[in-house]
Amino acid sequence: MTETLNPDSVTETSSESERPLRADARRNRERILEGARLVFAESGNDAQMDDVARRAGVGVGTVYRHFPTKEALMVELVRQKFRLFAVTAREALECEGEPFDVLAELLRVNAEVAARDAAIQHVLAGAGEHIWAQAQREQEELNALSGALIARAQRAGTMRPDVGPADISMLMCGVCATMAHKGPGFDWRRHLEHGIEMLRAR
Amino acid sequence: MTETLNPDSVTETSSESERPLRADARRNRERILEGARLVFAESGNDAQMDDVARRAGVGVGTVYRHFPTKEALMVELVRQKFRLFAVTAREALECEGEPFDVLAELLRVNAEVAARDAAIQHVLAGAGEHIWAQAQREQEELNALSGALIARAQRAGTMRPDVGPADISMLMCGVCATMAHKGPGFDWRRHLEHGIEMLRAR
Amino acid sequence: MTETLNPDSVTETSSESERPLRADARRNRERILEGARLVFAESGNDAQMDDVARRAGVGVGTVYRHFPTKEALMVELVRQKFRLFAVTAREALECEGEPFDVLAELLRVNAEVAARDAAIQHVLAGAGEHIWAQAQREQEELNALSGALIARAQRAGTMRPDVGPADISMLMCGVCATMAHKGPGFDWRRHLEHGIEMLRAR
Amino acid sequence: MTETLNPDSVTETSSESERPLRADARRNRERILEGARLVFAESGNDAQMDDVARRAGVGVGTVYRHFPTKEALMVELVRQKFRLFAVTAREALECEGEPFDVLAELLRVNAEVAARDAAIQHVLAGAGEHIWAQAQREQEELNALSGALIARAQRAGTMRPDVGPADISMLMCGVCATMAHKGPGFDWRRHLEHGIEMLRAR
DNA sequence: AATGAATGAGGTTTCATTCAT
DNA sequence: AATGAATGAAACCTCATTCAT
Repeated sequence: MTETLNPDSVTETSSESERPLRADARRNRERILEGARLVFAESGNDAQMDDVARRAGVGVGTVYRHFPTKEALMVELVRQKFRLFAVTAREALECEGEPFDVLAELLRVNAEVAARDAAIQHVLAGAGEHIWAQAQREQEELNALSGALIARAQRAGTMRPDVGPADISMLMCGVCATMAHKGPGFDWRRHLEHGIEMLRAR
Repeated sequence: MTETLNPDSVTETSSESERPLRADARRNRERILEGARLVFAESGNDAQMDDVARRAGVGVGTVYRHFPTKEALMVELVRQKFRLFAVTAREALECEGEPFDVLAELLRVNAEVAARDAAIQHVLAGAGEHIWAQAQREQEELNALSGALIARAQRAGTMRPDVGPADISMLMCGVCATMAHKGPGFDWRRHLEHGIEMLRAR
Repeated sequence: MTETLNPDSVTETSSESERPLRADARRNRERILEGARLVFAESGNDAQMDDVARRAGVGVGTVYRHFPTKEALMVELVRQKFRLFAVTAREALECEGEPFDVLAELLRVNAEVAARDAAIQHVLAGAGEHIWAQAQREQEELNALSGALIARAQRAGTMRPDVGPADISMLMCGVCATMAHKGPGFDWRRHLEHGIEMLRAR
Repeated sequence: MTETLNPDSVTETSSESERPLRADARRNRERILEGARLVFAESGNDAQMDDVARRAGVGVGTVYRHFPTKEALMVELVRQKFRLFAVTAREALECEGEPFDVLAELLRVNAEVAARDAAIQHVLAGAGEHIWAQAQREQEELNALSGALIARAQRAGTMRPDVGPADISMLMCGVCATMAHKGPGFDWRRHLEHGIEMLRAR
């Protein structure tokens, strides 16, 4: 299943687009987001707007033309990530494998994505509640998909009947938190597997 | 058991201090740590040294006399928290209840402590690796106690035989991460209970 | 000869600059250096970056955009002064007068320049070795010119054969030191003349 | 002659003593001055009052009891140095050697003293005019002695007839300025010898 | 529309001096 | 009289944001 999921293909800019940006403006927006992705993934919240601009190959002014605020830029980044998770989830919904295994694999894939992005880790791991709160719509959508996957697995009897989408979210938050630590014995993949087992019906 | 554990009584300031501080200096040190606790608990890493000073009712200079750096202050805060966890763990080791239950209760108590302190949440949830790394000794001590509690429960056959101290640490990190989120359905206590169940032998 | 030397005309900003600054940026750079010149000339090393900014009519940030550090700014100031000295020296090399007299006049002119700048006095007079060390290239260039002038005068038989560029530098350092003092009888021009006589062949 | 001069023996505290200090207070004053001597000699004006106190083995408060200000302390240090120079000069006046040589040797000895003391270098080299100005009386005394030595040498015909005490002071200032520099070819002893030659009658 | 120079509030830290013990 | 802890006014520097070109 993994190979059917292409985590980096989803940009899906401005679903609520006010007006169709000019071609070059649209291209710039993409470059900014791409630069921001790289910079924030490296440095998390400490990333600087100037670095984003440099990485995007534009001036800071241009960044601010597209995103009024550093926070707004981060929010968009997080939203995109959630949308990406949603895409993966949607693909999972269409998988015909054993429902629980499909869900488990989905979590693994999405965790790998998060593991490469310090920004999402920070947000999921609790810093930046502010940001998190502004991606509500995307979270809800993801939760809906999550709920569908859960329900299916529960119907199949392979998933504990008392878990819900929030449990998945909390699990992923927890896994993201362990990603940042280099301590001895720390291994977020192991942590994730334990979490997955916890979801399984006994 | 819970009531035997008094999580807020352990300050244990500078056990390795060079010489006994003057009475008033010691009192100030406590006030600074108390102020820092409050301010950092509120604002996490964004807390400002001036605020710490104001909250403690002293001048900034005094804060810097006691802690050479903002980071040093946070480190001390985190160390204290770990020491506090250790104290609770030591008490747990002396409890005669069912070993697994004792450990589970310990986790609950310590989580409650963390729930009241944004600073420790931030550090445990992954921001501030730097800080985390400087509390190594305290972590090791805590891990040792953790290991003893685990071993006892495993001998009793009520705990999964393949878990180790790092699993506990990761669990707590994860729980701390969920504490920061107010999202619907988010409930770190529930998350913790799931984690605890995961540790139990089946 | 004196009148052919125009000591204040040489700014020669950043000959090794990467790319040509925008017109306004270049103007600001000049204003900052001008402000710095004034402020440092007044207060020496105690001058404050905020004052430099105010004097230049720009924000501190702008000062820091052009010079990453207070020290870097001072270094540039000193370098410019050395470059200015070098320009004067180069002009002197082209003078056809009696070689020793030409050199002597050069020293007088350069000393007059230094007399109007407390910053260069401080550096030459020994404070700010750090700064001094970072203007090595400029010093070497100046020394080379110095050496040429000395050699010419020595060939003419009007200069002591055992003096070298370092003796000139030391003399100028000494003269700068006397500039700062207002004591009775203190007269750096007299001091300089004595130094010049010392260089003359008998 | 050199060996008859013991540069470090002169403390001569508070010639204008208001009241006779208690024995222990007097001892403390000495210790403070001794500490200050060391610390300022090492770090010049950057030395910190806390360091002075630590070096003296007393609390900062005690330092401030004896000297109301950091500047006052430096002034006293400079005064002492001038008094020391004066003592050496007085001894020189009693030397029966060739008057010019005696004076020359005096300058060498005093320069060696200055070479070991960054504080006096700073003051003589032009930083700290403020300090310098407050040691007027001591300077005048030194100048008087200087004048006597000069007059004697001039009568002997071995010293230029047009030099005065200020020329000596300026020379010493200049030599102090060169002491701070480590540049290639810089050698304050050579500079001093040139200065001495300049004073000699031809 | 894009650029990047300019801005300046704000953050951490230092250190001469004061004052309670 | 001595101590050294406390003070807090600066100082330097950063970086999100604005604005002239």
